[in-house]
Amino acid sequence: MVNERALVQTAATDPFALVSARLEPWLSQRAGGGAVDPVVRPSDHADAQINGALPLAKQLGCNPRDLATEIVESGQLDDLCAALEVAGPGFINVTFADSTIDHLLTEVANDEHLGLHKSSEPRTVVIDYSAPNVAKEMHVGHLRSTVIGDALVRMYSAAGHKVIRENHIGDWGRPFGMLIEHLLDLGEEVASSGLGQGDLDSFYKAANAKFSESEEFQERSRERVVLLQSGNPETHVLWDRLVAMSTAYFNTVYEQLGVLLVDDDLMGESKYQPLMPATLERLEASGLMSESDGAKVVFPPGFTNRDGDPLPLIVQARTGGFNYATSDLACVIDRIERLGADLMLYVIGAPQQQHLEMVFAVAKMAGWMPEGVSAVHVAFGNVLGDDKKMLRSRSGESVKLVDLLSEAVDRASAAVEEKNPSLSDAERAAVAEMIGIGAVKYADLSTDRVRDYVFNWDRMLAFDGNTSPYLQYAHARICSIFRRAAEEGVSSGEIAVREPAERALGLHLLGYPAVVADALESNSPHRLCTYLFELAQLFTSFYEQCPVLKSDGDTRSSRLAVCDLTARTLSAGLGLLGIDAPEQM
RNA sequence: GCCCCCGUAGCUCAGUGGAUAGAGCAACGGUUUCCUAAACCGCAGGUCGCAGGUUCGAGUCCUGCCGGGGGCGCCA
Repeated sequence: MVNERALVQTAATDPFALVSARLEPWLSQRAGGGAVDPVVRPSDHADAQINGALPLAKQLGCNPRDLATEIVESGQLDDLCAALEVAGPGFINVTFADSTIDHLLTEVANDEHLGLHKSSEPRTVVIDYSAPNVAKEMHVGHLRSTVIGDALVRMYSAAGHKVIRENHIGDWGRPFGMLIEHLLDLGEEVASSGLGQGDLDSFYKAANAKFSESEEFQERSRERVVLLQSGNPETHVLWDRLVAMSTAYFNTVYEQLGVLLVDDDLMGESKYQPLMPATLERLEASGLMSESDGAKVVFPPGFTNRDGDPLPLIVQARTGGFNYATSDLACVIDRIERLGADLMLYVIGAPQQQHLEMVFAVAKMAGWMPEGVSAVHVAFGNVLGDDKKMLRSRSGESVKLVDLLSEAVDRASAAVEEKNPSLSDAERAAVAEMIGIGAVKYADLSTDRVRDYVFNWDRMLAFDGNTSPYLQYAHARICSIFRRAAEEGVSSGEIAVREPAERALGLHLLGYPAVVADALESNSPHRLCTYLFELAQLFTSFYEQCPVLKSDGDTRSSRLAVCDLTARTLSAGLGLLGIDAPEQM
């Protein structure tokens, strides 16, 4: 429980943490010293349940129900709780006093961060995500890395950490010989205008086709790679142009998608080229490097190939060229030694797992990744079509991200037009943008990232179920209440939750910081999604059962305050996911 | 052949070693002169892939199998 490396400060307003903190010293003393986790958990039978008596009784060799009774009778929780009762084999069911909930809610409502406080021990977190390839179209395959990475950036920042975004674009390597030659063949002007329109796919494919057809082109391409790598100025100008056209295009996609990536975050493979010889020298000096089939390799223990032989990480090919293992190692060094990273997240597809494990293992063996610095592969699964196979367009090609996003906005616009015709064209366009893009992002973020998920327009854009439109709608309804409240000149006041529905909503609101902590510990934005969905459900249930503006006096002002806090939590939570919450829809 | 990931309701998915495994969708039955019904309430739906093991307690941890996906030397 005590963890000085915790990513999120334990909230003083979290009733679960409060119970835990009260019980810990008492239990520890009862156990004769040593840390004891009270194991406070959500419960179906009460506001919370304490399970800690069972393992401790086992340890002390006493009866768990007796120990649970002892805990209850210790009086540690008396001022917080309305009821404490021992149940089953030794659980303690906790019912918080209404006054406890009121008090904590008031504190959270007065806090602009809703109880989510900046870490007192901020870490330097490098997050590697998106990583499209220069001269190639961004397709649905880049969606997950970009969206998940963006959410993590926002969450780590909110928790008070120093976040460094790194967009490791594919801007170097063998294909650039053919791309530059193709650019020259087309003439710079033509190519420039073609790429400017975002028609990157056909450019790349044309170059590729020429490469496989013409030996003369292959030869030129190979020579061009050599020129590029040797720093030939004329070649570099052309390369620069290709990269600039692509990154300008990426920026338009990022803007449409509403992610934080900007040019300053670009850190493509080319940036690590100058660092590779030194990386190799350091590996050499470490004594880890050996030679295998003419290539320079390192054998991290525990990895085997098809034949059961040790599997090498190849850091220099037989031909003398470096590859992505070398570049990834240089990258680790750069992030730790130049940027001062103590946590590195790689938001990269699951198939890269073994490669990354090997890179991390070698970096550790070489002493580049000391104690206290960690690298985490934030892996994710595929986006599937309704046929459960990789999502493809009708023609069987990968789906362009821009096409996907504009279809999302179109569909959202049609839905808004049908359901709220009173919005002006401009309002509708803005709202459709938030709903459409939000729906795509939420669909991606709301399931465990490591699994594949099925991409389905109707489901993600539905206004009910676990979707962003449902959450956005809950938020918009609250905003509507406040527009009306302003007209009527009423405002929120002191919080006092009484009805079961508002009490349940209030208790859930207090869990916001803890759920962000939970999501961060496992780099799992879907945990935040689940929380927000439950919040929206609890709100709509409250909204049905507890009249707000139609009540009066203290009840009305209290309910308005609960509404306000709910709206702020929904908006902030969606914000951490990179999703906007419109005030009307 | 070896390694990794996944397998939970008809469908899409949650589930921190804790009580009777939960939502949503679809289906069925209700609710609106009332703050956005784009909603809510109710009802039903399960051999948690299978078999062992550890544990006071296993969907969760361990082992083996079955099914699906992915990876396994010089592309990135």
